[in-house]
Amino acid sequence: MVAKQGHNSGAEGQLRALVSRVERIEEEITGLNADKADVYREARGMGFDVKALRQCMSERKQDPEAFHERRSIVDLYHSILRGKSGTAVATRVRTREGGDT
Amino acid sequence: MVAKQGHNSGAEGQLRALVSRVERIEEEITGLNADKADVYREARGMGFDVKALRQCMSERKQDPEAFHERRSIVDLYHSILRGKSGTAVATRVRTREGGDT
Amino acid sequence: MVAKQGHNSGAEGQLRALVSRVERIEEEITGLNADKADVYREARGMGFDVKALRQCMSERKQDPEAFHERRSIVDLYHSILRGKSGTAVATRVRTREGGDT
Amino acid sequence: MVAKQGHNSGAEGQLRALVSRVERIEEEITGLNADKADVYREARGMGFDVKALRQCMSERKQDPEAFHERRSIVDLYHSILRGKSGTAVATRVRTREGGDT
DNA sequence: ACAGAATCGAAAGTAC
DNA sequence: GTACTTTCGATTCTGT
Repeated sequence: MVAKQGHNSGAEGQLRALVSRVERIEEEITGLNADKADVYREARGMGFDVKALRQCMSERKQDPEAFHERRSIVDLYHSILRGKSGTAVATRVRTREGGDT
Repeated sequence: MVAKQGHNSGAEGQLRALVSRVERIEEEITGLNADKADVYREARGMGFDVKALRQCMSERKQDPEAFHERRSIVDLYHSILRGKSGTAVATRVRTREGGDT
Repeated sequence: MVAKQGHNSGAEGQLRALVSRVERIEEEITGLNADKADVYREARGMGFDVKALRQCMSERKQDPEAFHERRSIVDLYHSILRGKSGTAVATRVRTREGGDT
Repeated sequence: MVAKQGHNSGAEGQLRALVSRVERIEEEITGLNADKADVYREARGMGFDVKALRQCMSERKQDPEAFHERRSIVDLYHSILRGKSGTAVATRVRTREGGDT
């Protein structure tokens, strides 16, 4: 127990400080999100496909190796579900190796 | 080992079955969400405050005891942040009991 | 004014009915989500790559044409950002057709 | 080279600029979120109830008037659903004034 | 270290 | 068409 009854104002000051810090941070984040929205709005105004742009950027965040690995598995699943499963393709339906990262 | 080259079709069938099940489930969920939206639309049409209603229902999901406990802590924090902290109130600023779950 | 003072109990009954209906629906949804989680758990247990599976299923929800369209734009953006933009590729950087959807 | 078919090499530069700006913004946001998480971690370390704290802060974002209005309606709904509706309470079950937003 | 929970960001649908 | 609300997926953190 940090403070006796009637005198843990220290905790109150801490609470206020904590809240101030978080609110400050959240304001900044809000502003940045607004900036981001502006950029996307500009992009749309320039004729870019914003949704594709987002997808592109999210793919850029993954390292390329993992991305291609994932992509090939997804395509394999697609081919199976389309009923096109050949024998070659079938050899690695099961990932069996740590699977997802 | 059931499958080697050219014969783990079992895995393929399993994949298809899995996907079917999930897609079926998601269809049902979609339908139920539509139903829910309908009910809220009705509620609004009857003059209810839908936002308050949602909040009310979400509070009902918490067990009442935990809800009141949480509520009193939240109100305590409010009073401190408003600068109204009396000494009485201050006695339990710190939760000190495992805190949140 | 829908109801006289002290006599809009009808509204109360309506409120209860509305809440019951929504809660019923939400229970069902919760159950179905649990089922879905179970299926994915099974899938993982069978050695499938759940993340790839999710991606595959979400792609299946889009119609194939739009999907390939989107995919090609994304790839175009990738190629530009990698600095590989040739003139051929550059010809359709801008979507310029009201975009999709 | 600058101008040929389509002459939209400019579009490529624009795309890169757009992407840079967004990626820069997202880095900053990521950093700020990390800061926020740190603050909450501190708060927890000091014995505060982080979940209550979050709720408190989210309530602070609403203007107090609207908050109390909302709160009273929510409580009214609670009382009705608990079956405690007296006639006094019942007088304003229906909001009837555009209500939310 | 893995399963689970919770929080956060993105996307879709809807209301105005 | 814009803005908002809700829903979904993904990531992160905690507990075992």
